[in-house]
Amino acid sequence: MSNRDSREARYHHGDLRAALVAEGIRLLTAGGASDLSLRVVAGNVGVSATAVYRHFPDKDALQSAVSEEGFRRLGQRQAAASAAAGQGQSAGFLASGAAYVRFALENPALFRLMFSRPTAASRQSEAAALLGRNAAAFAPGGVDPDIFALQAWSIAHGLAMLMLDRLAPADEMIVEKVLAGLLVAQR
Amino acid sequence: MSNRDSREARYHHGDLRAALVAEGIRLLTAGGASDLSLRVVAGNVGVSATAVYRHFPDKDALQSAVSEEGFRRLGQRQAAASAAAGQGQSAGFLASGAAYVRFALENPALFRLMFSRPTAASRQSEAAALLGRNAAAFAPGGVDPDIFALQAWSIAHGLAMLMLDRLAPADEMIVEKVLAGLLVAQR
DNA sequence: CCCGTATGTTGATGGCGTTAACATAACAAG
DNA sequence: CTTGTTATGTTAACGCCATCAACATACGGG
Repeated sequence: MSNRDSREARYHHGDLRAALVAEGIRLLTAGGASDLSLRVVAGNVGVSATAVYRHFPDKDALQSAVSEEGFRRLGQRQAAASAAAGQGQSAGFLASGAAYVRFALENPALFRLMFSRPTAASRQSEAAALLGRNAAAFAPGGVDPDIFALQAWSIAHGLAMLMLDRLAPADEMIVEKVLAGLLVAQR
Repeated sequence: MSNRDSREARYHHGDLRAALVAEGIRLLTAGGASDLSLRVVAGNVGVSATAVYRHFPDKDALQSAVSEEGFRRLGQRQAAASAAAGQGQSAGFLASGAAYVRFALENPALFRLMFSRPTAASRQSEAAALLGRNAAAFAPGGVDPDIFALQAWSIAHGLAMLMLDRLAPADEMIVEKVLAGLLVAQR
C-alpha cells in the first residue's frame, strides 16, 4: 500500500545520501570540479540545498564520499583489466597500471578530486592488496617489495597526473612504454 | 625628489602585480589553497579587491602567475641540488629528483596549485632541459630517452603526490630508494 | 601646463557554503 | 488507532566570494 514505488514528489526521498553521491559523480564526470556545488547537486536530485546537511556535515564530507566511490570504481577497473590480461603474470600487472592511467584520463575531475585532499583516505582496498601481491611477485632481486610497490604506484600515478595536465601526450602507446620500464630491470 | 621611496599611502602602488604574486605565494606557503582569495591577497597588499583586475583578467590568471613563479622556484631548487651533487653524474640526477619531491613536501599547497589546472603551462624551463640531458645520459640501453625522461618525471611526481596525500610516508630515505630504482636497470 | 591613459576606488550583483528555525513524515509505544 | 519522538525535509538569512560598472586620481608625453 505504500507509495514507496511511486517516485512522485515524496517529502522523504528514500535514499538521498546515495542519490547525492551519484549526482556528484555524474557532475564531475560531465564537467569540472567547480561544477560540484551543494546547491546544484541538491537541486538536480530534486531537494533543497540544505537537505544535504542531514546526510553530510559539510561539503567536504560529500566530496569525501564521492571520492570513496571513485576509489571503488577505480579498483574495479584495475581488477578487471588485471584479470583479463592474466592475473599473477607480468602482463596482468602492467594492465592494472594501464587501467589506472586510463581511468584518470577518462575521469579527470573525479580523479583529481580523489587525490586533491590531504584527507585522502588510505585505501585498504582490494586494489592495494593486488598491488602488494604483484610487487612481491615481480620485484627485482634485492629490491624491497614495499619499495617496488611504491615505485609502481608512483610511476602510474605520476604519469596519469602529467597526462591530465597535458605535460605529457595522453597516448596509450606511451603509457605502455613508460610502465614497462618498471619490469625491465628484471629481464 | 620623488617620494617613490617612502612606502606611505601612495595611490599608485609601484609594482602591484609582483606584490600580488608574492603575497599569493606567501599565503599558499602559510596555509591551504582555500586561503588564496582575491580579497585577502589584495587586502594584505594594502589595496582594494578590485585593483587586482587592473593586472589580471580574473582569479585564474593570478593563480597562473603564482603557479609560474612556483615553477621557477622549483627549477632553481632542482638545479642547485643537481649542481651540489655533481652535474652530469647519476648522483646529480637523483638529487634533482629528490629536490623535486622535497619541494612538493615543503610547499604542499603551492605544488598542488601548480599541477591542479589543465591549463598548466608546459615548462620550457631549464628544469626540462636538465631532465632531457640527464635522460639522454642515463637511459638504459635500448630505451628511448624521451620515454626514460617521462619515467623519471612520473616517478618523482607520483611519489611527491602520494606523499602529499599521505598515501606514502614522507620519509627522505624512502624517496631515495624509490628514485634509485630508475637507475637499477643500468647497473 | 595639460590632457589621456593607466591604475586605483566604491558600490552593487549573484552565487556560494552554512546556520537557525520551522514543518512534515515515519515509526514505536500505549 | 492514537500519540509523541525522531529522522528528514523546508525556507530565510548571513557572510564571504569573484566579478562588473562607474567614478577618482595620478603619471607622463605633447
